[in-house]
Amino acid sequence: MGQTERHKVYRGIRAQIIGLDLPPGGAISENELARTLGVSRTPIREAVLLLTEEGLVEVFPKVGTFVSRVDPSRVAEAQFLREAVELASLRTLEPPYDEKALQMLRQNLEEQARISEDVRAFFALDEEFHRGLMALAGHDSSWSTVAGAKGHLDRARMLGIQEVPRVDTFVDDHRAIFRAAVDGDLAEAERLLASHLRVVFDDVEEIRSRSPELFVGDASARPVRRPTYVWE
Amino acid sequence: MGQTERHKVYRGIRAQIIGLDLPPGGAISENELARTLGVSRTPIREAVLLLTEEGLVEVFPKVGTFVSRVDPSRVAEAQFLREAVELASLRTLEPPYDEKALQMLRQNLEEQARISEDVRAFFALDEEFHRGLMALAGHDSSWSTVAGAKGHLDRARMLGIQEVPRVDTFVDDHRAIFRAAVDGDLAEAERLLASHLRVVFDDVEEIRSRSPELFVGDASARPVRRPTYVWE
DNA sequence: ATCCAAGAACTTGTATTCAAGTATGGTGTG
DNA sequence: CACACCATACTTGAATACAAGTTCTTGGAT
Repeated sequence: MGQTERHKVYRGIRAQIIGLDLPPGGAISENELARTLGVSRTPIREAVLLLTEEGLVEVFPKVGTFVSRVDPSRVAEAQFLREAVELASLRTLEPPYDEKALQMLRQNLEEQARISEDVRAFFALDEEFHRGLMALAGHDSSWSTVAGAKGHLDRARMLGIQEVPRVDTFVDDHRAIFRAAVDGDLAEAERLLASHLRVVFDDVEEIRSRSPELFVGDASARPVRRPTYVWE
Repeated sequence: MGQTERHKVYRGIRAQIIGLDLPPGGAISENELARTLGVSRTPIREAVLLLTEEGLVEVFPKVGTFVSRVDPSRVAEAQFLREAVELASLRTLEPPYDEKALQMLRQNLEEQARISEDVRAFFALDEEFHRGLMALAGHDSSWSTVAGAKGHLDRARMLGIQEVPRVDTFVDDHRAIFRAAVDGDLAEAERLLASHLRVVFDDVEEIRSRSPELFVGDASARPVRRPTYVWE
């Protein structure tokens, strides 16, 4: 498709940051990225600008650009935000539901069960499930806004799920939420979704104690200027 | 302060779009902006990129950049979003409140009453009031996210408030909400805030019927390539 | 007068160059 | 050996140059 260079670069870098391939605190060189990707600095800079706006990178003029460390307060805010929006969306649900959206959710749930051992793939499905749930209420554009604001939360989740694989629990949660929603029991669905969303958040502090160098407020100074990171 | 050119340009253009000085549907020329502002295209482009992400401008490669028309569905989504987040924030309120935040809100309310005839100034105060309310609950970073997603809603409000000056009503609403919150009657505060937020939204359809050319879905084609717009 | 065609004048996307400041590494000196 | 200092290689921000495509305009023919 006729994607612009900027967009491709943006998607690529963002995926690497969320997926922790680019470690929090690590340096990013616009020049090196440009060389590696075979494009000029212009689209790189524009992509970095967007990531800055999302809070995923920090730019220090004349010094360097760094992947932002995971900020617990940002994680908490993203948690508050997604909870507020997803629960509010759930409350606006009313049948009849769009059949295409339902079908998408059913298929998503099946795939979740099937590939529950591949954490990375599960994450993508999880993301799509929650988007689908909001789409069911016609609010998937609000999901986009939330999704763009929860990068720090996503990284915390990625850390958590790698250490304590709760994938099976998540799949069960998703199934229960979906069932309650289609059954029209919105109060139950809301209760289930709320507790589901809290599980991740409760793990963050524990993770932080295990890997303090990935979080802000750590005592160690700025990291190596040019960390080894792999493209593609 | 050592603001970057990009940031100044961004603020300037955004204010003009929200304030309707740059009319919805109107064209923007990067080159002309660069000439007018005395900077190169680079910071202009970066500012435009951010505005694109907010949905306030649309870029058609090799054709032109246009201020996006007001999109009723975006207005509705922003309404849903702000309502979900602001009400959820209100529910998390619990004393004791931060004295500085309280002081800010009190002073803001005084100023609102004082300059209620200047619509533009009132808008800024209104914005700060809602931010302050969320700051009272420690959620003002979530407000930033919402604020960045509600440009279309803001323009609709700007249209509405110009035609039907409800400023006095708004000031009364704000005062009542604040009082209920500090009195600890959160249920009442939530009820008041919910109905307050709905007032604007209910006006949108009426405004649309009066000025269809400012909204998407209007029959008229693309507007003049170079509309007269004033900078500063 | 009307219509068509060709070129001029725009548009944005990307690449390149210039500017200004910071961190580093090596060297000389005490 | 320790420390100060300077050249150098990097960093991002902004300006400029080039590429490719669209739209408007103008001149000419019918």
